Amino acid sequence: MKQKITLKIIAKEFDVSISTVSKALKNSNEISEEVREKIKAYADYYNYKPNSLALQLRAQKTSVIGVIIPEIVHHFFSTVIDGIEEHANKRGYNVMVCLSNESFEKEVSNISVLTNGSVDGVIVSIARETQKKEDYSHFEMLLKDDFPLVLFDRIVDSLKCDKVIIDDIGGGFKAANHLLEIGSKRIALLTTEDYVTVGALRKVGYRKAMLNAGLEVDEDYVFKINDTENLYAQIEKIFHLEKVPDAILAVNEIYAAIAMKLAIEKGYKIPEDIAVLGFTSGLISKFTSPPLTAITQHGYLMGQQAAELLINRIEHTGPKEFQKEVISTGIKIRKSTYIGG
Amino acid sequence: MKQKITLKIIAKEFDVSISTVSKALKNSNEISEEVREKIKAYADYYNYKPNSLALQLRAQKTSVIGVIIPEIVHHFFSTVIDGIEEHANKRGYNVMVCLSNESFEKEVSNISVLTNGSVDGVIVSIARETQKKEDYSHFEMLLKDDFPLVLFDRIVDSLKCDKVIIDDIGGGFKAANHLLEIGSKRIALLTTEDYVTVGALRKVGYRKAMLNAGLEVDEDYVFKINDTENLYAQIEKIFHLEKVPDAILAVNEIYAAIAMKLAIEKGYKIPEDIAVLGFTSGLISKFTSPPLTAITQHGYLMGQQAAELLINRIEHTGPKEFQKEVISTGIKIRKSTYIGG
DNA sequence: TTGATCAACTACAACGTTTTCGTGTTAATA
DNA sequence: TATTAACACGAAAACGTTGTAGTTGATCAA
Repeated sequence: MKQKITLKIIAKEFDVSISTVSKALKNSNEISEEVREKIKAYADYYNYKPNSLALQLRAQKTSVIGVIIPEIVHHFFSTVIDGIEEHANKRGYNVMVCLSNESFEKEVSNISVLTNGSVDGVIVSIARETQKKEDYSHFEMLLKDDFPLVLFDRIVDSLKCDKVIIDDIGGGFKAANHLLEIGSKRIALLTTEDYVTVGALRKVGYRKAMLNAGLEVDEDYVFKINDTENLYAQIEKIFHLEKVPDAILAVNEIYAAIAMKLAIEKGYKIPEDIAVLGFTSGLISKFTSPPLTAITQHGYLMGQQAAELLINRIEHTGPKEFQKEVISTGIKIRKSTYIGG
Repeated sequence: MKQKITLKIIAKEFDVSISTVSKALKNSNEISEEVREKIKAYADYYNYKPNSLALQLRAQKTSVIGVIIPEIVHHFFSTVIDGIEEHANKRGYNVMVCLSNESFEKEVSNISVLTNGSVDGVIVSIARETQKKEDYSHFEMLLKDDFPLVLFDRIVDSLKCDKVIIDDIGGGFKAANHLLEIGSKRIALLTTEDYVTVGALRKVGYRKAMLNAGLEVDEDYVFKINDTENLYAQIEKIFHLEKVPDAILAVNEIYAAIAMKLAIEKGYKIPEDIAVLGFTSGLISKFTSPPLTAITQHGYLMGQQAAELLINRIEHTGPKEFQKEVISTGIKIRKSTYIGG
């Protein structure tokens, strides 16, 4: 790459001092109109732009926020990033994205790289492996120095920082309730393993709705899916139950789509024999047949909120106490649970 | 945030010079073991990390690469980012993501922000609006200064830089050929408007396959979809043709899914009456019923290649002439075109 | 005793910018 | 004529780091 043009180079060109050039470009009236104009013309011609590293170093501020997410090829996370980017941009910040790939080690290293001065704050959704390990010392280190940190979606309560979460309990409740309302009696739950908080919380909501309706939760109807093994084989077990359920509540889109596919293959009618409901994380629900009813998560909003909390923290606008924002879910009713009309 | 610890602070603590601290932390044997150890212990205790801005300013290198994409909530683009991130990371770079949201103005501003010294190079997929406008001056400015730039997917031939593209002509050809092989005679093409190069190129491949098979391309069977208007209404026109096609080739997943859905609603059997084929950009194809045959695009590979070209350019490894890498497509045959067996 | 060698440090420039505090010249005022 | 004010510019520090080029004081050989 060609040598970038700097104040020094311009200064030498006109045989003036660096200060003069700096001031001229800032239209300071300390500099005579004549000098000002010729410097500006020259700078313009050579497309001078102040070096941002120098500015950042001087200002002790990068106007960049770091984001660490488990994966990016994922509808929910990319939607959140979109929201973060939108808000960040509006407030003059750029976004640096790092992926943990669900790995503890990579998360730690990302944190370390980002917090050496290259960003003003970070937004994180914690990696699976970290949640499993329950080792949050890398975050604690940051918080000890009051480094601006916002957790979203996959959070941990013990960390004293701002947080944004989806109302997963409410979502689970809403989902189960909808199934109960359309007359389902035996609702199978397709959830994740316990350490995945999202799945666990949705189960709490499911249980709440069941108890609320005077029904017991039969643990035989709860399937904890291991994401690293064959999903079809695990989900197929639903149909081995003595009494096959009349509804399936899946905590994500993929589980729901697979369950529905298997049900159809086995000759069940959707939704007449079995109603199926998932949580959206992409476009799948819309295009299955029948289309899937789904709890919708407002990722974009979540991203905006997270960015807002972070930037408020960085700029010391907003309240001093740590916030915990809860984003409520919606429900998009489609044919997979819609009987009648 | 608390004051970050610097060499200066440590130097003051032990009443030595900044250089001494710097050298001690680098284990230089210019410094006595005694001093070295106490400084290292102190730095370690207070979790000293060299300020990366200072390092970058000094080294005139950020080890960050900028990426500008039209949108991020998009399976293909997020996959590419994944690939970029992987390769970049392997070579010690971080990734800064900016979104153009298909807007010319935002693309220009992103370029401007990124190239003021905050990244060592950029990878770009050009915004729709820019393609429509055909104004590439912001890229030309960069190239004039030999700024490292790699274009991917949505490229423009006149710009002298490294490029990575999907073999869209080959993909279109492969797609049409597959349909011809299973016996389709009247293949409708669902494509984009002409200025979207991806759609245009796939059409070229489609045409090539048709001519190759001795068939003429009937423009009545070519539907140019406008993404900003109602997709269902536009796609539905296929079924108004005098002779309804026996196959539909859609240049993306959504068009294919919608076309298939409409066909089924109208009572056509898939694939017996109409075979449907798309280009994947997500998980939809896998979960429709029947699942959609699709041309697969290796976005991850594309990202890796783009990152490799860029970093080679930055580090002056690799050839001096600009490269144009072509990523070939695959085909995933599923039930929507699979007759027999 | 002189000079050299060596260990263990320090000073300083450089990266590019902004900004405060000079400083010299000219013109106006008392 | 002496003082002051306005004007137009420059010097230098600061942000945090690294590396080269000194600078001490001590030890040692001749």
